[in-house]
Amino acid sequence: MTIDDKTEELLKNLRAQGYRITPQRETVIRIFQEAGDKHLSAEDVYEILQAGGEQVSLATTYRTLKMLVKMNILRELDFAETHKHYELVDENAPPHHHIICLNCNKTIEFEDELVNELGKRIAEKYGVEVVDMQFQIFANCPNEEDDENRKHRQ
Amino acid sequence: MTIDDKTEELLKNLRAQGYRITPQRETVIRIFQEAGDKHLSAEDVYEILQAGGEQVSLATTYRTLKMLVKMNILRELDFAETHKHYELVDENAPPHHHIICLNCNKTIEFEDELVNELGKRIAEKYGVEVVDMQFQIFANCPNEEDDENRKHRQ
DNA sequence: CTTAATGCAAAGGCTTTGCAACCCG
DNA sequence: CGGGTTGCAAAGCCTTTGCATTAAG
Repeated sequence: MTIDDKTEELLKNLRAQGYRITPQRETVIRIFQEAGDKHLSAEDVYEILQAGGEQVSLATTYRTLKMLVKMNILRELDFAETHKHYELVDENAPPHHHIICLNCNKTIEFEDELVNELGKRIAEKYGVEVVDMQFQIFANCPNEEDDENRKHRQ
Repeated sequence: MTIDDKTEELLKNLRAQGYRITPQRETVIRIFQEAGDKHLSAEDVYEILQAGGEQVSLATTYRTLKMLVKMNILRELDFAETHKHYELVDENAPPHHHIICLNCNKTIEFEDELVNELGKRIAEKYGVEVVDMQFQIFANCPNEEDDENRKHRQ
């Protein structure tokens, strides 16, 4: 399916749930489509909007992100930083997980069927219904130490 | 080892690293010792302090928490809420993980050797050195739905 | 038309910080 | 004593919200 098809589909979905389709919403969704598997913060999205000369306010950016999360189009990620990140939900894809480097703040995304399997089994054991799962490995990668970003250890 | 012994040990550690031991710091550390395996937010700690008639300002509470995290005495937890939680680090204990209920906001803590093993293996595969890991399962528990707290779905 | 959505600026929640007073070692 | 530590209040950062205006359906 092309990006355009996907965007079309998501927009239809919005309409079906009683939301209005505005150019602002179209633009934000498109940004995530084009971002591939990158995670963007609200500020990231806003900067991309501005760089592209789009007319979307910060407030609307936040409101749109929140709505898209509620609709299960975006998923909210939490990396122990001061702000959240967002990425497109892919219903067909299994949950994926992250290695977060405490030196350089880069994240490595990975999938692992065993982790997912284990998560399901654990949830079952505790009698809860899984909505999402995230395995976060905080680590130091072998990259050069980046003084600028040593915020986790100072 | 008793709680008093542990506190004593941690305080010695502080001193050894050039930090001063103040009544405020003693009190905060003690609160975590007595909290067992509960995770407290900065606000939680501050409330406990006030309830106990202790003289510790909010600013000092935050500063102390930050220092204790830097010293690896506390560990910072992130549950996709608006604020962080803290708990005592236990060097000898394996990392533990959390099920977070999206209905009632309760967390279930669990340990799982397989998860830890898997995490180590994954880190190895990516050539990074593990500092910490957290497996978070977001789920709905079978408790009654609590309207007051349905903040993740409104 | 009707009502949701937007933009703006102000407010909010949580956390950090500047500075003078304080007190640990 | 000297410099780390505290308390207070102000500032900061990210996010949300009230309200008048605009625009989707």
